[in-house]
Amino acid sequence: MPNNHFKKGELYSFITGKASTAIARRLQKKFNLAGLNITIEQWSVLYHLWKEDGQSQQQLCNATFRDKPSITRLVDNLERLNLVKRVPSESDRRINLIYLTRQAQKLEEETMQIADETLNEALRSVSPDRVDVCKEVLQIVYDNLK
Amino acid sequence: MPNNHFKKGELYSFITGKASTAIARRLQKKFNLAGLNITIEQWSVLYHLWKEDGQSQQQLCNATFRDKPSITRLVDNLERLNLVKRVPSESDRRINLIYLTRQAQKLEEETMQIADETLNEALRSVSPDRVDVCKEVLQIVYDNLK
DNA sequence: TTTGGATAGTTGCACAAACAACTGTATGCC
DNA sequence: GGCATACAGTTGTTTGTGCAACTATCCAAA
Repeated sequence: MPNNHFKKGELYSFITGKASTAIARRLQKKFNLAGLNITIEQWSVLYHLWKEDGQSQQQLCNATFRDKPSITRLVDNLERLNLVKRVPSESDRRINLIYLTRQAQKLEEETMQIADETLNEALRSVSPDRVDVCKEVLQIVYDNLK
Repeated sequence: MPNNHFKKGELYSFITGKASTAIARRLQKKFNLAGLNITIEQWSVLYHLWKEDGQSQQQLCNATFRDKPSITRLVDNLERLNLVKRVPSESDRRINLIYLTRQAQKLEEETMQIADETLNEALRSVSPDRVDVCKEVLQIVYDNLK
């Protein structure tokens, strides 16, 4: 097992996630400019519902790496914006299934395109294989700690 | 200039910063276990003051990549915890210089060791050169967007 | 069949972040 | 000197996060 002892000075950026903060800010700005009245966090919930509609809040917790109260409130706000709807599960009355509204379905294409564009700006002048290494390392970090 | 068009499915982790979230949570947990009553965000301010004491709030904004209101409130909370002290600048009365208290100076060694330990756990089984690539890519992303 | 433990979701609290609007101070230009 | 402008910091509002405590429901074992 290699020695990964961290040199001082490299600590900070990794822990604070400056890069992902910068990406999220840029994306939020682009949403605002496009007149899209949603937050990045709300978008991240929609993102998983676009992949699979009708997930339970608990499933959304796992998918988005958030705790239950966070999802409760994000779903509250998304429901207030008429983007999702809580539907009680027939088979298990503890569970809410979260469904996209027509209005939210219409947001998918535009927001995904903006997200794509944002990542292209972020990764400008980085070679694809270096992006791959970065992605793999971050995945391992996540797996090591989750 | 290479085409960095992002494949779908890679989007999510980059934007949400799951890895840095995981690191921050683990670090916070370790602080709590050690009986250290500070947040990661507060620690990140102290981190820069340990490097250079007596910075203005604006300098801390730049160093920590936060806006002015965020720093105002972090300094508020750090001052309430008796970890820093606002000292009006003699030469420019708009400026507060932020100084560490004796108590905060004592936290440096212990918290840096915990942070080191956390990063070693995070990067377990990642070779140093892959860590370097990852770090460089994240730096470029930050520079591209900041 | 009851009961105890697990699971799904909600609520309260403290802390943090982003934005806009504001106060007070400095500075450069006429 | 006086004024416009820029800069440092604060405050209010909305949103999100993490933890702990709570309710309701499910399920399995005695």
